[in-house]
Amino acid sequence: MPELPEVHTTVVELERLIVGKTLLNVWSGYDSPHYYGKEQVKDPAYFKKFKAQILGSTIIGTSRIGKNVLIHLDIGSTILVHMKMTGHLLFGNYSYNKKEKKWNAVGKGPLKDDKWNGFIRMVFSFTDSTRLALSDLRKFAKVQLIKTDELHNHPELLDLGPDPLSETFTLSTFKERMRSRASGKIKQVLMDQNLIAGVGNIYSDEALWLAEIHPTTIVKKLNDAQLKKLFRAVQEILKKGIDFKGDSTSDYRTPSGTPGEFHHKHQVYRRTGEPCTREGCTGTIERLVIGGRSAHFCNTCQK
DNA sequence: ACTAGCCCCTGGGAGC
DNA sequence: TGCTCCCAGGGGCTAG
Repeated sequence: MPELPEVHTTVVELERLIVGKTLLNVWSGYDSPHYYGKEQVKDPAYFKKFKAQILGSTIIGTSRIGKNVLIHLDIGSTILVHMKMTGHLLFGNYSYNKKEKKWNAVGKGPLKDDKWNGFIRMVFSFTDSTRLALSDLRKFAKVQLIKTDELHNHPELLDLGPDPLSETFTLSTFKERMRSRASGKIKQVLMDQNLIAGVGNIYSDEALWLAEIHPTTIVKKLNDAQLKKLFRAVQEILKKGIDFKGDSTSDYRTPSGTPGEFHHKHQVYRRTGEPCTREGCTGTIERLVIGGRSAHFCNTCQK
């Protein structure tokens, strides 16, 4: 599932692939009758306006805020894509098969006959015949158009916490943010996007293992040394995620269609029942549900 | 102001 | 083989 490293990898690749391209058309296959909030392309009336506004515009850059992908246009507007659980952006030469009502990639490469082509929900077509597709099996993704100069006041982005990999993100900021939810369980607090933006289920499990902290530990019981260790663990694990181009446990692919490799590096996530890999530790990885989400941890070295 | 729990969605896997 | 049930989960929303 796309967390900070997956979104980062996507944005870095998109910058190289789509900047300078002009939008010729946009297609939406979202047909969900239910969605939260009207202001997104799943609403047919919104999509109609969205399409009218962006056609003919040129992409001038891409960036990221938390887990949100931002595609900036030369008309002073930005396309915001939150990929949620199963969304991922793919770039290639796609063509629509009217008979099968499905998109597929033309030519050789990892996108040809890709399993995820069957779940393409949106396609942005450029004037040079290349396309950017949004594959989204569970249809949780959210796409909106926002005035670029109003980005930081946009409700989706306004309350987001600082980016854990930004230069201005310091240990004191981290401690302050964590302790603002002193009575919360650290696992949940770490994943609260309004405190820090970008950490999700996989990377929080891995960071807590690295810092040797049990996921249900109440924040106020963590001392300065533990929070310092966790701060470093969060940054280290996110950087490692980026180095391996993300985690493809679930549906995530890079825009060129290749999977990330971080899921081969898991110490705890989805390793329930397996032995802990920490040197000298004889513990076993256990799974626990915390706030409706699964947490994986070593029953011995994480305290 | 908080938080627990439901909901959106669909494929994959387990159990019968 | 085929049916049913459960699970994965980000985050918005509501009820308490």
